[in-house]
Amino acid sequence: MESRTRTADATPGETVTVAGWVHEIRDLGGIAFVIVRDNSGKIQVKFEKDEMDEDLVETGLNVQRESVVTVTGAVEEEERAPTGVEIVPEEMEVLSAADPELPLDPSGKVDAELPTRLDNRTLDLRKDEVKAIFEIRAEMLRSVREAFRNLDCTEINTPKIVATGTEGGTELFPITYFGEEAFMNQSPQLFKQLMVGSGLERVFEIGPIFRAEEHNTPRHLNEATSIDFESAFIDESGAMDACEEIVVSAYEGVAENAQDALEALGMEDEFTVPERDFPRLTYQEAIERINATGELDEQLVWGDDLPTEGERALGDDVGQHYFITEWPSEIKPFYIKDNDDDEELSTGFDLMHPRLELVSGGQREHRHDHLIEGFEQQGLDPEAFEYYTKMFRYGMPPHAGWGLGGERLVMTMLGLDNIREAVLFPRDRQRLSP
RNA sequence: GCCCGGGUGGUGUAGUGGCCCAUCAUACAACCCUGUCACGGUUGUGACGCGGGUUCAAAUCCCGCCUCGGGCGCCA
Repeated sequence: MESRTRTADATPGETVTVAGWVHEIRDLGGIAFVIVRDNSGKIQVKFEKDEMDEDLVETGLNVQRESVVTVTGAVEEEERAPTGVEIVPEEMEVLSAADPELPLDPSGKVDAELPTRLDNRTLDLRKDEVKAIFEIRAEMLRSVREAFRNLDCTEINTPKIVATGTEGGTELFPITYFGEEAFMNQSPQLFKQLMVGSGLERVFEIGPIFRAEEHNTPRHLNEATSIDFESAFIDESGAMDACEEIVVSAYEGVAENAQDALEALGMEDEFTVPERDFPRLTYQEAIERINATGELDEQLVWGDDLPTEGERALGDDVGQHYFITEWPSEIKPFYIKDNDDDEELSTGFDLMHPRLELVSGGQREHRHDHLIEGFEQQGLDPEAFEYYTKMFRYGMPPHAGWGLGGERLVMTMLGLDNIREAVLFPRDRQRLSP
């Protein structure tokens, strides 16, 4: 098995051993074909019943689909074979027989619904178009890491078991930590801020976040992957520049290095890298444009959060990625700094894909006294966050950053209808296993 | 959290009170077929989420439960 040849590498003239899954069996009578699939592709194995060893034919044609087998034989050029080559077997071994009743059909002749697919994710991922999503996700992560390094960021890892939430209370998963109350981390927000006050100055983290919201939508997860950025000595405008750079790099990486996966999804032609210089609309402009579309029954007024329907109307209107800036301070969290000239306005921004919010960020409040005030205004007890606020007394530089939803990036990039498609084993309101 | 809509063989479906011993595809089993590439053909196997109710008669109507999906809110 160590010396197995990947099916894609089988060259006519060689004798090879391939290993993989039985994708399909086609018995035409005197001749039969077994298609073996591995990660690299598929190859046809030919069985000519009258001319071959009986035991070999018996093994080859009685195997169940999706069983794991090895086949040893000569590779021959054959234009009638699907890939132009086929194997004439000398030996075949069944390493792991599959049950004949499969919970879904990996060859894709019959569709399965998403819950069925997620319950049987291992089999689901044997389909090229499903596997391709995760190849693209991996390439997205790789190119994002590389882009962060090019921006002089240091990759960090912060705790996922924490004593307090980012914004206080209710939407956290409580756990018991040696008899003490603790929570699963909702965001690395406070920790990454502490790091810009450290000697690292500019950091990024790619890691899980946990939210106990009982939402049931195609765009929310209870465990998601957050791509976070935070840097000292930049303002919200600099943070938006970095955000644009990372998002564009993610697309560029996929376009350059994941062509096969895009083809498996039938997207090789339509996949395009977003144009740089994403428009930056102020919140005020955003609500005016939404109101002007006439899509909403009620006009939005200053201070309203943008309803989903409004986001979509604006997304259709703008037609590309765009930022919304200068949100009202009152609907942004305490760690977002207010605008110096108008404290009704915040430095918070969101990056929107036409159909979905991708990023939330802003310049942070780095002044200790303002920070404590902010806690109090939001009804939070600064004492509970002392580990955080304390460090603002020992030299905290002005800083800004953002968090990007990793699954949402994959989802919007590939036009997936459901965010669960972008996670191997999604955690949602109804699903804790597998 | 609020509001909708579903659950029929292994998978995906048709079927709004008897006419349909539940349709079709795929899978599985058996047989036929020497070049398939969604191979083809014949025959067969296999299901109405659970519990209760209405009715001469329930997959179909009503109630409860379980379970799944969607919309909104909130967010990434």
